[in-house]
Amino acid sequence: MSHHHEIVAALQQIGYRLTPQRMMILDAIASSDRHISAEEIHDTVRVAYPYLDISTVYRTLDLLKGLHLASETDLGRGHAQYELLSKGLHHHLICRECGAILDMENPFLDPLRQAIGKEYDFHAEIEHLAVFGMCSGCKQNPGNTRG
Amino acid sequence: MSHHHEIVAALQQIGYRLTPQRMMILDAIASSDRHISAEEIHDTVRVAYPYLDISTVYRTLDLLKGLHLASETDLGRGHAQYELLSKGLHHHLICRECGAILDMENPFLDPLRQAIGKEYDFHAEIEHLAVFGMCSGCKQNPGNTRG
DNA sequence: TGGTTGCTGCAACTCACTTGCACTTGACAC
DNA sequence: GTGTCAAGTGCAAGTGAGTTGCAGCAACCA
Repeated sequence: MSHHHEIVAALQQIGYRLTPQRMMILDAIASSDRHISAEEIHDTVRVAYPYLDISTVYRTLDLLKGLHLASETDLGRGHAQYELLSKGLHHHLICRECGAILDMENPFLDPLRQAIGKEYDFHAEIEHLAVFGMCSGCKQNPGNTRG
Repeated sequence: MSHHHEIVAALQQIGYRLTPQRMMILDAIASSDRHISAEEIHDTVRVAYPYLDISTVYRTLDLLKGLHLASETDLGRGHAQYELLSKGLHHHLICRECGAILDMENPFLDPLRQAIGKEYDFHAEIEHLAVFGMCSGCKQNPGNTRG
């Protein structure tokens, strides 16, 4: 909680305005323990403030992305998911079978980054990787599909 | 060339029909030396056969995906790109600066696959990975943006 | 307290992709 | 060859995430 007040301060310092809408959107992202979609942010905030437009959500998300304060990932559900980067850079292992999402720590990808740099002379910016596959539970007893 | 006639034969064996549309779509994908979008396939085939509908393209692509004969990747251009898997499994390094796309060989990811298996007990199915970043040329003289 | 400019809500739009439906046609039987 | 019929196609309308033009509003500064 209140992790995002630093973000709010940061925003203000760079000359962006601090509107109630933006604070509510930040609250919504911060309070979701994992990823959250634009639509979910919209729904969440509208409980308290029904006038919030979805376009404001997208515009705020663009702003946060541009400032590298939030990340956008396609977790294969037809829409992007967002989360605050203050939670620490990490990546995801997504089970195709049961939909479970495991966190993969960022340094875990360092060997790959280095190898790509060495072999292809390419600076890999892997900010938010989603790797699909099968989790340990589903490897043992497949078939408990969820969606 | 005519790599894809095997695919055509395979399709037929599993009981799918061999329509001119499907052959033209396969030709279009096969003749593109790299990735191709649904819209590009549509345009290409329509030169010879103007009645082809975009929905037929998508339906054929779904079929090929389902049979693991073609792969779909989001290369960050707002639409999916396709290619035949007969060309050999590989991955992509995409330069954010100039848009260049480098191929990364599949075995290159084996250490990561193994590490994920060991650390997270997760079977990673990395079929077609797109890694964004900056190529060697743009690292040296940035600014030659393309789109 | 007033000005200006960034931000918002609204509504209409875009664009990739999907779907319902009637018509067509490839594949197979005879 | 001819008939049969489900798979496949074209068309047109729809879906849904995300975008945009614009008029009015309000956060911040002086």
